Amino acid sequence: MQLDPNHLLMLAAVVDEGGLTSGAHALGKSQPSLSRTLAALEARLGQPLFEKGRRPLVPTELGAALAAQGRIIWQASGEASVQADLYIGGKTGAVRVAGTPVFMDAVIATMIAGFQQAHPNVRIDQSYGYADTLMRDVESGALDLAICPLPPGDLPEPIAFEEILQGRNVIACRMGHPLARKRALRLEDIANYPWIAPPTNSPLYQDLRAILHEIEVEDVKVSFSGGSISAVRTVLEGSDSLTILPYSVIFMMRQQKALTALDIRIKHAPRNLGIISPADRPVRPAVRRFHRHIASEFKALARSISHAQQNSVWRA
Amino acid sequence: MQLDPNHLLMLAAVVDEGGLTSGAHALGKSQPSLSRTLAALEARLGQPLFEKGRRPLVPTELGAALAAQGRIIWQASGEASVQADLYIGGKTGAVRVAGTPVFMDAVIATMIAGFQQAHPNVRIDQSYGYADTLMRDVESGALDLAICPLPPGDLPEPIAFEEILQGRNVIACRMGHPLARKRALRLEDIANYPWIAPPTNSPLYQDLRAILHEIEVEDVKVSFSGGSISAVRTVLEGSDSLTILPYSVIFMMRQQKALTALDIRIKHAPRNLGIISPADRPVRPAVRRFHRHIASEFKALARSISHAQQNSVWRA
DNA sequence: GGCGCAATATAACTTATCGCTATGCAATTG
DNA sequence: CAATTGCATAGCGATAAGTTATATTGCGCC
Repeated sequence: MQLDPNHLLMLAAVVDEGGLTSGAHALGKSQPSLSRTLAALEARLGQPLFEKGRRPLVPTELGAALAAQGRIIWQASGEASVQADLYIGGKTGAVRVAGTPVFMDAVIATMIAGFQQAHPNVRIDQSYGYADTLMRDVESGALDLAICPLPPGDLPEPIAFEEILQGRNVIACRMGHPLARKRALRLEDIANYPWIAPPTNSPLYQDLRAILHEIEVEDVKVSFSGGSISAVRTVLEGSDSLTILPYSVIFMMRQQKALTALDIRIKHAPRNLGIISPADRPVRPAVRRFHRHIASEFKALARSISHAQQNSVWRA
Repeated sequence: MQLDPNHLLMLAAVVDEGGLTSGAHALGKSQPSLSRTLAALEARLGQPLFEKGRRPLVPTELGAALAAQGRIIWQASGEASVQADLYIGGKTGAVRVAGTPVFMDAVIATMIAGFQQAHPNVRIDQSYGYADTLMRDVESGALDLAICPLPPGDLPEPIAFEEILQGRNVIACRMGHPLARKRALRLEDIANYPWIAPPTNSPLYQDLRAILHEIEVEDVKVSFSGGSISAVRTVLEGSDSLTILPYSVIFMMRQQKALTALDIRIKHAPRNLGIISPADRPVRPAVRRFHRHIASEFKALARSISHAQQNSVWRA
């Protein structure tokens, strides 16, 4: 005997609410609707679901047994509603995000932490990559979002790029570094210190090569390479090494007063940090919510940076 | 967001079967039906349930989450079907049956055992009573069936009485009882032995009084009273006591060769054992099935008794 | 790259069922 | 016994779910 889940659900509502009228109210339907549906169900079964001629409606054995299943259906249906609402509201689901290692670790991770605080049921699947692979993965749908620096006006078809922070790389060193005190630094000064090389496929590495090319130094002392931002930072702090880092990374670490940037503007290809997202694909709510979170956090960061710069100008 | 359990069930079928076509087949519907319903569901949710443009249909996060609930609904629905079929087939449910103590314990209990063997999921709620309360309870719906002896033609309105065995009471004693060997017994002979009195409200007690009245013995030695059939049997076996019992009870115990009946026909009000059931009320399948079982067992018993009697005549 | 197969989406239509309001009737309560 | 409450029934309109026929699309194979 094939039974409609909806009928079982109605039965459960009537049994649990103790009457057709209240059951109908609980389901947001009219009483005659339930009455007829249950009557039809009884006819199909050939057996009464309720004891006949009793006013506080009491289910028969069969009625009780089927109501038990209806209750399960009711619950599952409600759970599905909750799940759907959470998902649509971006309160649940997964976000696959990737970015350049240094940014992800030094900047985005903090923002992810804040997001997780507010939305613990959204799963963040993070990975690392550089512009080309990131764009490919976003395009193929393997990634929802990517965060990386891109030169302006370099946008393949189905990709959206939301610029979020001016890209400015600086030369980083420890707080008490000899060069940190000097004013009027010249590029030649920096050739005397050991360098920490960024990953060879990173934009930072290209910028480093550009600097060295500018000061016509071909072979520089590379004291360390291949480390993550965490390792780089540790080495920087414990030595007089120099390296090239996005200014925002230095800025994010300003609380710890461990690293600083040399007061020298280095030239590099214009590249702005931004969020890569698919332009055509419909985005999942959790992704949209995460996207907005990152964007707003970056806006705050940008404000914070420009504020700090004004202060430093003011001081000087 | 309110979701139709049926839609969730369809989703689950499609996800689990791995496609619309096979899912439709599993549900006994057509493929376009599923396609349109799921499309409508996606429209309602504003989110895709399946990854777009992939042929081995793969659910999205949301699709998978909702399918999980749909799976629960599917299961519950199937379970309800099974329950309904079992109930309608009389394979499950409860039967409330009562009868006179002696019959219930000595005759019906054996039949119940056989029924339980075949239908372990039918619950038998047994109780004891005499004709008047039994009929009242059957009439009120507190009992489904009652088994007791009734005088012919004594049927209140909404009661059906199916005669099942000729009522014949006999004087019972242990197998080696002095009177058991004697031929041509006279009623006077029995006055010398102690008697076990049946419950005072039982028909047996009335029959005992009738016998004593016939042989004009007013005060008989009552050695034991108030016991169940089990106790009565034990006392009978261990003494020369006599008592009055339905012949069928003696017959049921014939295998144990412990009790026998005196070869003397005693007069008593004509009473036939039968099954009392409500005539107007629709009976539950399990009750109908139990009723049939008891009726057929009694038919077999009646055949067995008449066969045994023929044999004993033949021997004599 | 193009062709063919298989599976899904769409269209057009029919029907059943579900929802409503209005009202009759039965059971419980004072 | 009357009044109230709650269930059953009737009639009707709309939605949605089912059907078949057909267009489209994704995928594997040559």
